[in-house]
Amino acid sequence: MRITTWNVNSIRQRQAHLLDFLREEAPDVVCLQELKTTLETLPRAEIEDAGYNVAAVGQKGFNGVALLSKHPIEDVREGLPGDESDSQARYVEGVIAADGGVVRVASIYLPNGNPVDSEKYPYKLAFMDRLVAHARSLLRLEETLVLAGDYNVIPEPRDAADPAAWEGDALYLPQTRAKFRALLALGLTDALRACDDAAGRYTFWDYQAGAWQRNKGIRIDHLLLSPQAADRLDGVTIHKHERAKEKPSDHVPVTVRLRG
DNA sequence: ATGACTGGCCCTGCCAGA
Repeated sequence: MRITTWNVNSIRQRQAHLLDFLREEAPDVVCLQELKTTLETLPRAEIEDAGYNVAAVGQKGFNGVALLSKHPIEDVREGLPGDESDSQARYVEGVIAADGGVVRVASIYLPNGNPVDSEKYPYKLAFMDRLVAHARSLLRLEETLVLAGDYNVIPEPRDAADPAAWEGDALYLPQTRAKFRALLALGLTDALRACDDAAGRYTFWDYQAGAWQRNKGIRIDHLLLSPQAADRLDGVTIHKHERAKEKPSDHVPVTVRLRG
């Protein structure tokens, strides 16, 4: 089975690219981030016509996450536990019974956190703490689990074309990277790194400063696997060509393939 | 060398993103 994560940077602006992707790649599950809309204006009928069920959390203008699945989505959780006052649409999780067995999948839009001297950085760190706690409880279920999304974390120097340029940035601060390592220390596997040690495996190129043309990218979109999912890991694809299209998202889709 | 974009919204400059 194949599971894709993609920050689309407005699902309405990216509707044609998304539908093309669903038709051409036809993954079992797609985790979307940055819908930038409420559910009223989500192109739900078009997605359903492409053969996908939808579970989504919307927000006017910002954030927004979705799970698209060829198979029914059950046990949907909207929002990350641990802070009832957090109304930002950044987390949706569901259980999907596919041909190859049952898998629990989350679509995560982790806060950016810049500027770091504002309230936004503590919010990012608190969100990461809540994600660690929730992942810990999910891992106790011993399920095939995929925590996919835009983590807004550059894990290591090899994950940036110009690491020095990111020093002091919320995506790359030592505290940010340490909390990402805390996720891995729970027993989660970074799917791309389990398959490929190379530098230069980017998933995001800024719209500004010719970042795409100069390949000044970063790797911030990740698929973290439970041990039961990692046992079935069969490969990861970064759909880099999406960034070369007209009116692209600044992020490209990343797909993990699990055996069975 | 420097600066460079895109999207949504209070519809028009401003906030947010990374």
